[in-house]
Amino acid sequence: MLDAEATLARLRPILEDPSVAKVNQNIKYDLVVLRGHGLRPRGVAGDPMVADYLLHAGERSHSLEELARRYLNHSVIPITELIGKKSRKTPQLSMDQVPTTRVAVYAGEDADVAWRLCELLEAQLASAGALAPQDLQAPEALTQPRSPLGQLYTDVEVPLIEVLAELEYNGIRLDIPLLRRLSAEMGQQLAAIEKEIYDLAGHPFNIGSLVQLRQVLFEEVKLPVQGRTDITGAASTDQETLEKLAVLDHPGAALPRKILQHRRLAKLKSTYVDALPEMVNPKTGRIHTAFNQTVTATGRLSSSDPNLQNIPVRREEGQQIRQAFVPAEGWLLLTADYSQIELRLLAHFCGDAELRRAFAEERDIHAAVAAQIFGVPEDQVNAEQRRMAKTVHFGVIYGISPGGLAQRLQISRDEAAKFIDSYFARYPKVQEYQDQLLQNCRTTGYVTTILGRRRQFDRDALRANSTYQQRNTAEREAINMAVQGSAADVIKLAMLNVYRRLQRERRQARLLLQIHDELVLETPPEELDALAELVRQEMTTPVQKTLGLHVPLRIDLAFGPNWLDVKELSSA
DNA sequence: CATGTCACG
DNA sequence: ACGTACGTGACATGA
Repeated sequence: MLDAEATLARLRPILEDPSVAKVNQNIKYDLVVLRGHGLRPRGVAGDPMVADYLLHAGERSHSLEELARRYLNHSVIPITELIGKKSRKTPQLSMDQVPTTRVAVYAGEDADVAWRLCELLEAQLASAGALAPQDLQAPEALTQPRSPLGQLYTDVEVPLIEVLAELEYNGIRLDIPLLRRLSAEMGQQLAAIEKEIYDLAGHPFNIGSLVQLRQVLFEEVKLPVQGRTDITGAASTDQETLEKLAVLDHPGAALPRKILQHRRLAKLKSTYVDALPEMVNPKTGRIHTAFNQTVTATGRLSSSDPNLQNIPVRREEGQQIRQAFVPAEGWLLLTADYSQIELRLLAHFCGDAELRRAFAEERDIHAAVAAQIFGVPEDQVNAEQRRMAKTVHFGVIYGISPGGLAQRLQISRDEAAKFIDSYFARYPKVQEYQDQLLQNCRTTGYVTTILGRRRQFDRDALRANSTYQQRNTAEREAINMAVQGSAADVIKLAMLNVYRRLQRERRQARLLLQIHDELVLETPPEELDALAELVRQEMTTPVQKTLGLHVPLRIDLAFGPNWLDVKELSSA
């Protein structure tokens, strides 16, 4: 085995020299590992995994094995050949347990394949899409990819790798004693609810077993089946179903209510309260998620191991979990989230004057739209009307259907259809924009975001020769891609801006999390005001300018001693 | 490993 | 006549 210290000492001058360009498959991983050994590599110049993601997001795997097979017609040495397969008998080895001579062969191939793939895929990015004439004349066009996708790669995704590595390395601190107390408390509550459920059912059973639960609810207690599951067609027992059962005039209607409570609590306990403390890194005392850059079809990031993008917030029971996310000792958390980012992008894209004005004047957009579609003055919109307008908006962003809206609003299909009609009648530009987008997609086969990110569609699925359902699904995906993907572009630019300013100003503050339209940072209290101003600035004006947005961007800033108890700082 | 469910934006 | 909104990841169960 190589001596770690001597090896790192030899590599350091190369790795930390920004003029020596580095590429590798999933290079973010290398950055995080090396950072853990006190190295901060510079000069990250490419990653074939990221390049292939921009070319084929959501279509296929971007693993080295797949890329090598597909583009180089080469089978790479399987990692299992060195470290073995996962089995009960022989545990998988770690790389340092493998003889250096064998590792060298594997590593050499790994580096060679990654390098060749990077050249190949970057060339594809550079030639993807039409090149504007001025780009062809630019001298750097010969060496630098200047197509929209090439620019997205060079200017956004590649620089972002370092930022994501930083977030992963930083991690976030967790209040473990709080979670332990919560776990005990929830355990007791669960035991109590369990007992009530067994009494109501007449016997004990495994509440987490869907088979047993169906047996109890629909065969023993004889509650009416409300719906069936997608794949196997078994009687559904999901939240919506249980809520319907709970309000029935039936002797067994008390049971679903209790099941619902039990489910909710059991979910929180197993997924968060008990799981998170186990994932705290003993060396750092913090929890280090992975921010995946090449997973989603739309350009969003995802978070895993653990997922920190789905920490509870909506219900009261879940909020205590947020409280356990805390800053470094003596520091504060700062959160910054975009207000209505997807709707603002919709307004930008469709160019509707009314929508754009509502945002420009910082009006309550849901109330403004409710006023329009219900034909009442904006200050006389009631809570119900506003709620409906909000739901319609979600529908517009997701690709609305009368059936879907009807279900969400608990109204009839016809009524839902009328709402949609009156929305599009008031905002004809939205409909024109969506129709145009679909027409483009049918012609080109893809939808692009504001930064030129693409999602490919099956052209046949969007045409008449597909089933009704295939077509509708594809149309909704296409419509949603433009806004969801562009919102992902926006926050990626914002992350780069914030990260660079933090470095330039040598701030102690650290970026910790990204949750699609929100950034979470930690800072010493004395830097809070300066940080808030920095973040507000970097997330709004320059991003708006870069993208040429016709609507203003707005963020809400808040700070506090944990992720739940944050109080509003200012907004702009 | 598939299924159903549910946490988030 | 359409089982009915977009995008994720993790858990428990039961093969």
